[in-house]
Amino acid sequence: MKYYLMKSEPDCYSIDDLKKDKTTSWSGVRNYQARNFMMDMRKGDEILFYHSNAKEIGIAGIGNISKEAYPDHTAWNPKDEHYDAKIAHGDPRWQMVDVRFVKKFPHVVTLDTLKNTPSLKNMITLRKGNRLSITPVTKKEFETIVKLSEK
DNA sequence: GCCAACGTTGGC
DNA sequence: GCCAACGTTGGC
Repeated sequence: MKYYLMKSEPDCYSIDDLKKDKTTSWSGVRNYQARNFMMDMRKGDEILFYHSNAKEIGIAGIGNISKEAYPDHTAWNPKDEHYDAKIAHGDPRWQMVDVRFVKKFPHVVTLDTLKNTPSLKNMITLRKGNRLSITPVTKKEFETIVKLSEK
């Protein structure tokens, strides 16, 4: 079992949307590093759902991987916001996974809290200038954040 | 809305 | 292969 953090702008897609939908396909990732992490994901791996560019920035809940990486067809659709004109139709360069809702935290574990928790200081997403939308987290980091959400 | 930090692109 | 220019991300 592995653990990841996935960022989403709640104006675009929030933990409440995931709760309502039950599962969603994580399409639109156009960054090679983030894609590679998705390709490492296995069914059942757990993810921290992070709200970026939000009124309340931080981790809003938990999901898990319900379907492993498969081609992101939105890259081939000229009408899609994440259309990639540089690849051929059918090119499986960009991939997505399906994420299932697990729980919404009773309160957001804010970025401020994350920064002020010494055992989380190595989290990739907290490093200066990091913009990766998908990053691995350790089991310990995952469990620490779950505990913070219960406080 | 600003801007620092980063990834990508393309000319050479 | 270098690197300047550009576009994007995301916190503030």
